[in-house]
Amino acid sequence: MPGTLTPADRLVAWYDRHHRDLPWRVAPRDRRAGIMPDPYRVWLSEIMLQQTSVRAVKPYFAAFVQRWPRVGDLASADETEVLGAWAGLGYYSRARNLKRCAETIAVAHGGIFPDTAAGLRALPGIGAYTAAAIAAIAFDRPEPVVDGNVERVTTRLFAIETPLPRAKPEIGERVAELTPDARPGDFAQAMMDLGATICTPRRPACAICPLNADCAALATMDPETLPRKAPKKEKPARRGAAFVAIDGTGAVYLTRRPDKGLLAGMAQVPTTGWTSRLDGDTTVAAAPFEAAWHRSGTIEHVFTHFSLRLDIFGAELVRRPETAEGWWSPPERVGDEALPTVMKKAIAAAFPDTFRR
DNA sequence: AATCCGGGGGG
DNA sequence: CCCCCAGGATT
Repeated sequence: MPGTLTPADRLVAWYDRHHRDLPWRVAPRDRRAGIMPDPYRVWLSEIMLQQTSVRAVKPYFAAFVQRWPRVGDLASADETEVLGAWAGLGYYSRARNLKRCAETIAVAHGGIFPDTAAGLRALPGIGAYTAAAIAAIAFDRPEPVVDGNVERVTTRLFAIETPLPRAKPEIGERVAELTPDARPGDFAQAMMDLGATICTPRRPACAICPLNADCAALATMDPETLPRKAPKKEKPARRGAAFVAIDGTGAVYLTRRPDKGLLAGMAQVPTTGWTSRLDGDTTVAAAPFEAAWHRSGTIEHVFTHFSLRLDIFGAELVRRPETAEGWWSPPERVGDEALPTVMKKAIAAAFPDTFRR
C-alpha cells in the first residue's frame, strides 16, 4: 500500500541505497538476511564517535579491533597501552572509561554486552545517547536515538522553533514516534547518515533529501535556520593584567599554571587574578618583580564562560631578577612553549617583534 | 545547571 | 587564523 508509506519507510529505503560502508556496520542487505553486528564493534565505534568525526575514528577503530579483537582482550589489556592507542583522539576519559567498561563486561557480565538500553546505560562511559544507539544498532531495540545530527533533522522535519536545549524533550518525543518497530537499527543509522550527508548544518541538500516531501521546515521556512539555539547568554566580563618581561637576549619570563582549573598546567606570563576591578596601584603591586613596567595595550580573549580583558604591561630588563618559580624562554623557543592563545596574544601585544608565530 | 574534556573542520 | 561543534562525567 504505497499510500501508507511513512517518513521512516522512505528514510530506510534511502539508507538501503545510500548507506555509508563503515567498518563497524553490517550492510542493510546483510542485516535483512539476519546478520547482526558485533556489539563490541558497535560499542567501540560509538564511544570513539562521541564528539569525533567518522574520518578521524576510522584508523583508530581499525587499530583497536586488530589489537584487541574482542571485549575480553580489551579488558585484560594494559591501561597504558590502551591510552597510548587512543592518543590523538582526544577526550581521554573516554579511553579510561572504555577500559573500565570492558572490565565490567568481562567480570560482571560474562563477556556478554547487555542487550537493553537500561542495561547499557549503567556501564561506564555510556550515557543516554550511546545506550540507545547500541541497543538500536546492535540489538534492534526500537530506542529513540538522538545525537546532534538527529536533533537537526528532527527540528527541521517538524519545524520545531523552540530553541535548544529546551527543545530536547519534544525532539525526543518526535523521534520516538518516528522510530519504527521494524529495522530500528537501520532507521537510527539512516537518521544520523542523513544528518551527516544531506541535512547538514549549512546548505542542506534538500533537493535530493528522501524526506523533502515530509519536511515542515522546507515547506514553510528556510531549513538552514534550524535548529534554533538559545541566545548565548552574556558572558560575564572579567578583567586583569598580565606582565610580559624580556631580558637582554629577548627571552620571555614564563610561569606554569596550576595543575587544576582553567588552562591547567599550561605556560603563562604572570598575571593578576581575573575577576577583580583593578586600579593602577594594585596592578603594579601585582607584578612578579620590580621593573620599569610600562603599559603596552590591552587584549581581549573569550573563553567558554567569560570574556577577559587583560591590560598588558611590558618590561625590558638588563639583568634577570632572582625568581624561584618561573623560567626564561629564549625567543626561538617561545613558539614551542605550551602557551594558550590568550598568552600568545599578551606576549605579542607587549613585544610584537619578539613573538611571531 | 554549569563546567571541563581535545581534536577536526568550517567560515 | 579563530570559532564552533556536542556526549559524558563531575560537582
